[in-house]
Amino acid sequence: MSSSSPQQRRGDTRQRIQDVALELFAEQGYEKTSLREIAERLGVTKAALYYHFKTKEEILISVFNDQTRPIDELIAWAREQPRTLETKEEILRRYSETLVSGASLYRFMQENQAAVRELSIGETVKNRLFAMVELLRTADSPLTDQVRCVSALFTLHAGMMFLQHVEADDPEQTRQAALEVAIDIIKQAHHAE
Amino acid sequence: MSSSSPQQRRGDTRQRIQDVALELFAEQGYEKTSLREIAERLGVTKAALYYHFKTKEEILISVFNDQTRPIDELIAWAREQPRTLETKEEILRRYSETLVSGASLYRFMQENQAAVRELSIGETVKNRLFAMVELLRTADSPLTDQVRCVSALFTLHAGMMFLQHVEADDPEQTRQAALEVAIDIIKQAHHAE
Amino acid sequence: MSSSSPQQRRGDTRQRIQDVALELFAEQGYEKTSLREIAERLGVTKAALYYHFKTKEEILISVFNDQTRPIDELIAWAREQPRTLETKEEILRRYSETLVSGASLYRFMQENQAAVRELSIGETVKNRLFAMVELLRTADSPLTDQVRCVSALFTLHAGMMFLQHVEADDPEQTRQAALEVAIDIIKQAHHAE
Amino acid sequence: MSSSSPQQRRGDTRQRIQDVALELFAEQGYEKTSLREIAERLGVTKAALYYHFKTKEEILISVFNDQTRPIDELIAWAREQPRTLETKEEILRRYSETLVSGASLYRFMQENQAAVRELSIGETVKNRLFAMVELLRTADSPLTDQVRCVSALFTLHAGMMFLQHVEADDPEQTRQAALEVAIDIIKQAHHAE
DNA sequence: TATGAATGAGGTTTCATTCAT
DNA sequence: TATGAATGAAACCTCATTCAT
Repeated sequence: MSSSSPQQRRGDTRQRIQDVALELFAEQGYEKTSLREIAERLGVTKAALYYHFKTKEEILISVFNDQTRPIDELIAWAREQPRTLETKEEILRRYSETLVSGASLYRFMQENQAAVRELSIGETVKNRLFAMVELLRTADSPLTDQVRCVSALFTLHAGMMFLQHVEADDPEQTRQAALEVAIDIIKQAHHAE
Repeated sequence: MSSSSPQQRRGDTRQRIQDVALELFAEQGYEKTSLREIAERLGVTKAALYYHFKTKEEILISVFNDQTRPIDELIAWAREQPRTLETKEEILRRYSETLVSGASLYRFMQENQAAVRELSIGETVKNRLFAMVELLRTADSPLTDQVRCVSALFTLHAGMMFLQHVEADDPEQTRQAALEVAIDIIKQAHHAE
Repeated sequence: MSSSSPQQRRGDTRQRIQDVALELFAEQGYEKTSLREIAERLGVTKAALYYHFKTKEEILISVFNDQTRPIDELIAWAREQPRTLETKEEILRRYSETLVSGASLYRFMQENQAAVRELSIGETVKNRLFAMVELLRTADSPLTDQVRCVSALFTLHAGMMFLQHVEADDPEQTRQAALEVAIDIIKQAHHAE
Repeated sequence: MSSSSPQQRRGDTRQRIQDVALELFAEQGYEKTSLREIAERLGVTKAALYYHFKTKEEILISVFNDQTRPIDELIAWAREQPRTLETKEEILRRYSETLVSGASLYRFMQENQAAVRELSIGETVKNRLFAMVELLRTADSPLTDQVRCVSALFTLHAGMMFLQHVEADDPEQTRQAALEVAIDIIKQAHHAE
């Protein structure tokens, strides 16, 4: 009743560009998606995109910044917690939830690492990954335990991908299973100390 | 010792194209790598590439087919073994070795999933992944155990990526650690039965 | 009087592309004419052509559609007339006039049948020719009379070609002569009934 | 039993190139047919074509020269005959037969006038057409009669094209009908004198 | 009598971007 | 807040042709 009439859409064009762009980026990849396509699917001109964003890259950057804020907040929060096992479990739990709410973007980043790496956000992505690892691992722990931390994170991501391709059953159930396994893995790392 | 003079190079151009192409694909991504670049780095004309390969995609396909043969052999072998825990461990061990020998290609596929998905090899990649999962998981096992199988595989891949980005220490050591963790994870899945 | 200064040309680029394209297509053939040539003769970039038309073929299609409308109208008109000799004569008369006003295009189609056949307009061209024949011939008439109908049409076309190559005298006079002969031929077909 | 084994084919490669080339030229047009296609259909290399012919154009020229000799002979013969109506009828008769035996080539020339015009044979083709017209028309005859001569020739050609597209009935029957009509037309021109 | 390998020129098409309106 | 028109660069690919073997 309120969202799709042309008049009501006034002012939310910027948002709609972001939505459609992410949709296409995730569907076809960043390089394969042209501004023409985005504009066409929106029913506007390419030039209109340039009114709202300075470059193609900036569209992605803006989506990225909007949608990854929760991760930054998670990292900030985690840095103030004690490094207990409970904290680590909570980190994984929150991260898992975040992955769901920004599923398209994370799927996009997973599948377009090469493209993202060349972009200005590449560095940020890498830093954030390292920050996450840093929060999960215990300094001076053996190499296998460090691997376990990364493994736990990747397990959550892997859960999402199974969700994409298998698409059987309840996605939420898959996520819970992945979370359970990830916590299990990190427990191993913690016990070892 | 004698390989780079123009005369000596006769006859191995096809191979050299494959090498340089993979190098660049892995470095910059598939879409971002142009045939001009490949040709220039080789010191030949674009047209020369087209003498040896019908399309850009075919270059990738040929590299892919050459380098993933070990995986096919591994799968074939595994299908004839009993589904014991020992077999599964051996699968992971061999898979881990394969990942090392074809490191560039696997890194490429990891980072260019979006591009690969659209290509004709996309289907093959997906099938192979499912085949691997099928060999590791036990039918009718609980969802968490199925996730563990995928997790074990991704752990090996994650090991490689750490190898890329951290690039500290001995890569071989990192691989061993990842393998150890992966085997550990799969053991959990097996015990549960 | 005022038409060729760059400022004044605004807005008629599409038309100018069509004009120049037809000019070159007729001069050199469809395949031999490159978009570079068209663009150069117009003083714009190749990309500008693609702003106005999706493909090279579409340029031809648009010219074709614009210039053959009279033929469609002629066919539509003829279908509502009684099949008398007078009607047939009138058809030839009008067709002859049409050939003159769209001379470049018809010359082009005559000389580039092979190219046109492969294009999407090929079918349309064929259908139109058959429709014309259908309007001129009498059902169940002997084979020779059917040939005469085609012959009459081709005579008009032949008139145009003589006009091109001989280009002596008054073209209009040649056209009149061709028309006279064509009508004569069709009369033979009609008398025979 | 004798023609297709690789051994027997020795020595007739040149001829086979001509055959396949004409086949493809007629099918797809001169410009659209590449030497690669010709070579592939023959099962030889492009370079092999260059052993037998200096250029692509020369392949066409050689086919043209071989197959249009009858026309030259016809013209030579006709020039020594008296300019009676009987002679003209005989010319048309012989021309009609020639069109059949060289059908592919004449179809090709009809459909590729634009391409042929740019080639070195273009001039020859035009000269031969004018020579034919010269033999049929009577000097100082009225314009309509001159048109009739061209019309008669085009009628024979038109007969061939109907043969292509309608492809119903007996082609030979169509040819006879076209010949009959053509003779009829030329008779008109003659009577008028 | 052919082939394998390569080239240089050029083809059509697409892209991100700009700017006057 | 957008559009219409255009550009420059570059993409993938094909072609006729050459030449050493």
